[in-house]
Amino acid sequence: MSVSSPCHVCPGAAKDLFSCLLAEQGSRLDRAILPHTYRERETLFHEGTPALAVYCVRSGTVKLFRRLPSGEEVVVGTRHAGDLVGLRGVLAGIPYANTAATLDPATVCAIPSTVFLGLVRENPILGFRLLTRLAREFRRVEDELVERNHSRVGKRTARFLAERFQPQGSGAAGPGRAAITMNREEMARLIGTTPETLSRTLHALAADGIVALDRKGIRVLDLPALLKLSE
Amino acid sequence: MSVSSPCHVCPGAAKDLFSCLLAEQGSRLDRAILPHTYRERETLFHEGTPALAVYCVRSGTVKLFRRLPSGEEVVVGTRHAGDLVGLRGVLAGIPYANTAATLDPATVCAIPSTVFLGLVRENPILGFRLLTRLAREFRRVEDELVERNHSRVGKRTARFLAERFQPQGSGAAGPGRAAITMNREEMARLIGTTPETLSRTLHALAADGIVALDRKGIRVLDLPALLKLSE
DNA sequence: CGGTCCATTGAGCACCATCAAGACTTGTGG
DNA sequence: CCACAAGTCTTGATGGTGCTCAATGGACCG
Repeated sequence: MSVSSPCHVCPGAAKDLFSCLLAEQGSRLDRAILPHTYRERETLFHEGTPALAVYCVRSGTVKLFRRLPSGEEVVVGTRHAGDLVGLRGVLAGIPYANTAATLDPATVCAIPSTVFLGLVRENPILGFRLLTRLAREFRRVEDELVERNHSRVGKRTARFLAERFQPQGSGAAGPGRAAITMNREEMARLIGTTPETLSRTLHALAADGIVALDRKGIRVLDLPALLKLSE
Repeated sequence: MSVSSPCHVCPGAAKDLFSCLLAEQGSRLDRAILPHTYRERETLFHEGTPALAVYCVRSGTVKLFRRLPSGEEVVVGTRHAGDLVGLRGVLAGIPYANTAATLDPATVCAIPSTVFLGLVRENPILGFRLLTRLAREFRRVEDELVERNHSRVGKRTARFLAERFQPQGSGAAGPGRAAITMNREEMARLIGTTPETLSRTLHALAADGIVALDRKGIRVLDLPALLKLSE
């Protein structure tokens, strides 16, 4: 009846999530998972396939997207350390709606759906925490829906950049911040536009002295201006 | 320890949802709720206000939307008999993200968040069912996100019309189906466009003999064609 | 018969995707 | 170390979609 700490090496939110498991449950979880480190651009699962596991991100970034009949890739969101991926499909008992792929090298634990669902059924606190998580994530996607429909590309781009320069410790957050190194196409898809339009948008920002584009990536020079554009 | 059937007059999914409550829990729920019938275009709650209740739709249609700083109204979805409204805010303990308003006369029960959360914490089965529900709804909103971004207005309009003519019993579903009576502006917002563009789109459909526009509303003449446009 | 509300229709335009060409970068092999 | 090739980024030109603004046309109502 004591409370164990499974997934104890997992950083961030996942630790909070599973801290409610009983010792036996925790060790069952630990026995069932196998952390795996993916390289950049590897696929965790494909849309339309049965939801056999919930993936718990330990480090790195996972991109969720769909492939349209036209072949176009639509990015729905990204997940980071402490986030769960594939939760919805497993809970609802339906195939994954999205394809999940790493954006950078990432370490991820796969939790088999049978084990996961068993724990959820047994442990009401876990269930409640998942409800809260799902609710928050839901909210984020809904925000994204409104955003994509009613913000111009310039605004979304500014927001995208600002998001990546804000979270760092405020002390060192000088203008010389290290930068986005992904290529234009990837970045464009995350924002929901095309490489060409993104290029123009970035160069417009550069012309205003808000960002600097050197060949190693993008540096933000004027964060306040960027935030202003994000409003 | 016997299983009661609270909210027993409630049609559809809500009945399934609460059928897992114990007798005491069911009567606690019954004592806490007060069904109320709203007129058309009444507001249940406003975005940004604390989430004090979950609303259970007994009949009618509830529209969820946000008001942008520009004053523009963005519709995020609609909810019908058996659906819950405001669930996310209550579960996550955050203010409502949307405003909820009736589209037509609707009967809705307000479940105080304290009572609702108490039941969820006590009853794991209820919690699990909510997880499933939330997961499914989440999925729908994500579909909508992709849809809004990558379908033309014509397609979305066709889908909107088709949805309202399909669900009826297949037997009587002849071409003479009764019609949409809401005004253009409301309809345009539900589809995510403007009244002008919607008017043009509808008249294009009428020119192709797919719908008929008389002043009492819209009738679908060629459902197969409409479904084809929805793909 | 005016007045009001809504639907319709027209004209113009903003935004952004697309297509296409050129510049630059990087990698490879001689 | 250079030359060439492939990939990426940039820049230009063009067009489509749908929003905005504005005017017109009915329908309904007093």
